[in-house]
Parts: sequence; C-alpha cells; structure tokens
Amino acid sequence: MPDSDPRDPTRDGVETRAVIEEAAVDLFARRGYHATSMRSIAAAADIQPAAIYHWFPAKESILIQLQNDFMERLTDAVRTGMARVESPALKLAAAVREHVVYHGLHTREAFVTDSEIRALSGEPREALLASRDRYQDLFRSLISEGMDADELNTPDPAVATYAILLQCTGVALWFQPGGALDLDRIADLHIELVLGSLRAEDSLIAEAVGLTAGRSN
Amino acid sequence: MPDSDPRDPTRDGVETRAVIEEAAVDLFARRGYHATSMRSIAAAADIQPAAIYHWFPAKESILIQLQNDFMERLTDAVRTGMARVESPALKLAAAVREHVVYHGLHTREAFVTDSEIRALSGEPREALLASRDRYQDLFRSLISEGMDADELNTPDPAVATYAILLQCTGVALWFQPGGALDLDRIADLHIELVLGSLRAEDSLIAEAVGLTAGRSN
DNA sequence: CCTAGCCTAACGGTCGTTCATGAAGCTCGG
DNA sequence: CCGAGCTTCATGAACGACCGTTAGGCTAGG
Repeated sequence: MPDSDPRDPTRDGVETRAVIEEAAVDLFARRGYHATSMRSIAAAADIQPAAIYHWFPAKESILIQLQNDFMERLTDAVRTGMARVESPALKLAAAVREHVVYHGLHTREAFVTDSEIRALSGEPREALLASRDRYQDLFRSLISEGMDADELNTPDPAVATYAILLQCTGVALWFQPGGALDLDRIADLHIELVLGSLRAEDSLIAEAVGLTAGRSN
Repeated sequence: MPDSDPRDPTRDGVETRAVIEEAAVDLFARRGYHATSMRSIAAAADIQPAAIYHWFPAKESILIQLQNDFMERLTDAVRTGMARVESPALKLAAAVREHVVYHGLHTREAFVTDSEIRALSGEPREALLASRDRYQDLFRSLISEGMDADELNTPDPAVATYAILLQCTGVALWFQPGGALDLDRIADLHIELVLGSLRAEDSLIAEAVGLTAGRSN
C-alpha cells in the first residue's frame, strides 16, 4: 500500500523544503501572511502540518527566509547591473532595468517582501528594514551623483527616490508573464519614465535604453 | 459607580460608530486586516466586542465601508480638481495634486484600501475593483488626451498610467505629517516628476505647478 | 414602558505548535 | 556481507489560545 508510505521516493531530502517555500510564497502572495494557515501551506505542499516544523522552526521563519532571500538576490542583481556601465545616469538606468526585471520575474516574492514587513517584529523586522534602507540608498546615491555630473536634475532627490522605486516596484503588482508586453520592453519604458522625470536629455535616454537592453535574466 | 455604567454620557449615539471606524482603520493599517481581531478593535474603541455588532453586521463590513468611503471621497476630490482647469496636461497635474494630497491626509485609509482588497471576496471585492478601475481610467484618459493635444508624450500610456499612479499612491507609505516637507510641496514635486516623465515642456510644467498650487485644504 | 445601546458570557471553530511514534536510509563493528 | 543502532523525515493526534459571532439581559433616556 504505497499510499500510506511515510516517505515519498520521488522527493528527496531538501526538496521538501523547497516545496514548502513554494507553497508558502504562493499563499502569502495571494491571501496574505496572516490569512494563510500552516495547515493550508501543508496541504498545498502535500504534506502534514507537523512536517513543516522539521524544516522551519516557526511560521514566521518561512516568511523571514523568503524576504531575506529576495532582498539579497535583488540587491545582487542590481549591483551587478550597475557595475556594467560607467556614468551615474547609465548606472541608474541599469539599476532600474534590473529592479524591474527582477520584480517581474519574482512578482510573488516581491509583493510578499514589500507588504508583509509589518508581520515581522523584533530583530528580523529591523534587519529587513535596514536591508531595504541600504537598497534605497543605492538609488538615492545614483540620483545625487547624476545631478553632480549634470546628467540629471530634480528639486528633491529624496522624494524622487521614493517615487522612482515605488513605480518600479509596482511592476510586481500588475505584470503578468502571459501579457502583451515582455519584461525587457517594460524595463525600457520605465527607464524612459525615470530618466524623463529626472529631466535627462533625450540623447542620454536613448543611450541608456540601448546600452542596457537585452542583458537581463 | 460610574465605571460600570453601560452608557458613556460623553459619547452619544452614532459617535460610537465613528470611534469604532477610527480604531479599525488604525489597527488595519498598522497590523493588517487579518492580524486585527474584533477584540482588539473593541479595546481600542473602549467598548466590549459585542457592541461592535450593534453598528456593523460583521468584521468584513467595517473594512468594506472604510474602503468604499475612501474611494468615493478620493474620486470626488480628483474630479473636482480636474474641473478647475482646461487642458489635459493641466487636468492631469490637478489630478496628481489632489491624489497626492488626499493620500497624504488619509494615509491609513489609503493604505488599507490598496492593500486589503484581497481580504474581500464576492460582490464587495468586485465592486471595489471596478471602482479602482474607473479611477485609473480617469488618469489614463487624461494622458491619452494630453498626447492627442501634443502636450504629453510617452511610448505606452497604459504602463505610464500604472507607473504614475503607483508613485503618487506611494506617498501614503512614507509621508508623515510632522516631517520636513508639507503636502503642497510634495504635490508640486510629484507634478514635476509626472509631467517630466511624460516629456512635457518646461514651460508647461511651470504653469501646471503654479496654476494648481495652494488650492487643496 | 419601550427600545436603543451596551453589557457579560459563551458558542463552535481554527489557529500555531508540540508530542510520541515509526518507517526508511546510513554507518560501522564483526 | 550483514544487521544493530543512529539519524532523518514524516505521521496522526492533541494542546491551549484565540478567533468571529451570538444569545440574552441590563440600563437609561424618551
């Protein structure tokens, strides 16, 4: 009677952990962290609720792992993209491209990371907020440097940073892989919007779109 | 023994309803809808949990009322602002101003309305989504008309609409009344960012900031 | 005296988590 | 080469706490 087998031979070792994470990110994104029960995660992962506690010490730690992994990989992608070009404006364009593409490729992780910070408390919360602040500073610095280099101009770099990151992060809210637009195109559009809002020259915008295109994923 | 008085003489009639709504929007915004219990709302409103059911048939209906009220008042404010000027670009600037100011004045309601749509289901959910879609169409139409009038230009009006609304809505996430910037200034900055990203002429931007300034309460 | 407004108390259900148990694979002395 | 013993991974059942909601009664103003 293989159905009563406690071990599933098609699933080995740490794979179960990945299945739990996949089920959790899907449910957290669709219904929210607090609206998702450990039992529903277990059901989606096709295991018993108690089995989750073999891989995670608590429900909150699944969320924490999800969020920290996302922030780390997002930051890596953006830093790598920035390193490929020289001037501040082009670095900003590259950062916008990587940010948009990564958010489009991982809409659920992006949404959960952004919207469920409030579900955390204590040290994990502070750590994630610090990581987010460091990430925002990447963009703020680029805008300031672009202004110093006379490539960009805006009355308030801090507010511009908020606005730019919010509109690029928002891609995770409406992008659907099957849609009419592909991610590279959406990234292009956001580079144009961002550099436009920072009063960049037309020629610089055209250069930025061309230089960074077709590089991601 | 006035402490055991079931009626609080300092609070008459429907005022209790307003106190419940205030407590609910505060907790929903800080902790999320599902993380907020009826008991915690009652405690914040200084009443017993059962008393809430004298004013609301269910927990969900508090949320629905909050969200629908917000969308209705937001739409009214934006429509009124739009009606005060003529050209599409100026109407868009006015809409941005009203949107930003209303979100800054009601950060909690804005955040709850946006982030807790997923807590709804059935007819209330569809109604709120429809109301949101109608609101977005206001902005999309203005952008299209602005392009027809050669005041604005963008490669993809639909994506631009998403991006613009997201960055303006985001004001509710970071604005704090006690901060260094007041709402009128923040609205100005967003008008400049929005019209800049839509490639408006410098003179048009200056006119838009001047024409719509200092009008909102 | 009626009823609007609020109370106390409790209902059934679900939550996150723990516990004892055991099957399957690995290791290693003989 | 084998089987005892340990580790790994999962199970089913249960715990206490808390959830949204309701039933029924008290109180005071009209």
